[in-house]
Amino acid sequence: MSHFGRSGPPDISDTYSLLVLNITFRTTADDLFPLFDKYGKVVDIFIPKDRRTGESRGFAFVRYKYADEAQKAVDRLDGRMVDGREITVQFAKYGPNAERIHKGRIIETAQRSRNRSRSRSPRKRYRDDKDRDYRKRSRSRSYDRYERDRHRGKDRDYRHRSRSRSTSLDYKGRGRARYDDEHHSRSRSRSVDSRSPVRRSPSPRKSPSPQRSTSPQRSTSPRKSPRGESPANRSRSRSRDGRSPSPRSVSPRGRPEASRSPSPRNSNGDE
DNA sequence: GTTGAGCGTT
Repeated sequence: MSHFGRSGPPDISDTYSLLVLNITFRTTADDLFPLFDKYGKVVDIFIPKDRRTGESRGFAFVRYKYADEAQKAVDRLDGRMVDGREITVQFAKYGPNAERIHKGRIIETAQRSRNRSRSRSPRKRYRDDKDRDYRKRSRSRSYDRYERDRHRGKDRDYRHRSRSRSTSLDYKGRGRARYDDEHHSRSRSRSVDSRSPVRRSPSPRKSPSPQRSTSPQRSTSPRKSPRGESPANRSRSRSRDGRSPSPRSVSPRGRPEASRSPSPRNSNGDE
């Protein structure tokens, strides 16, 4: 068994997960296996990798078969130099299912009156207090990056779909653009500068006036009758909906989600 | 090709 995590999680019911941090981005499970296996029976080693690039995130999970061995590994490997970097080995706090882990072992429901004296030595108990602070201090950078990236991807889509979007979103972009603009055209805003150092224009482009009724061209819009006069169309529609040709009265509660766009903004010819 | 504070997959 050289390659771990090839067939997913084997069985974490009787295994103790250790979290290995501070490992190099090039360290692989194969590199950690011999190190950890030396101190105990390693059941599985898993190194989270980036979905996009597939590179390791810089930490790994080592599952031991016995807690004592895991403890020993933590004590022995914690602070060890691996690949030129000092790795940090500690018991995993959270499980794959976001479950709490106690001393590396996932807390089971059968934790009621189990032999609590089974605890060996609360040597690493001093870490718990600090752990709280750690978690509170700041989330994980990796996580943020992950989410940010995902958002960014979506952003791109949104941008492609419609240039002008919500204000908050624009705000971010505007901030930078403004900065650049200022640098680029400083003299231009000279008069403005004199009046207001740094503030939004005195004339907010807020025109919520429902003027869209001025162009009734919408009614002449050549919209195809959703009725589906042609059999083919109807068949397709039915297939899509799957059950109700008239989605209007399909939901009793009728959540007005269909018209989830109370602010159609303006269809100005921006571009 | 990069970084670095942290918790996971078929």
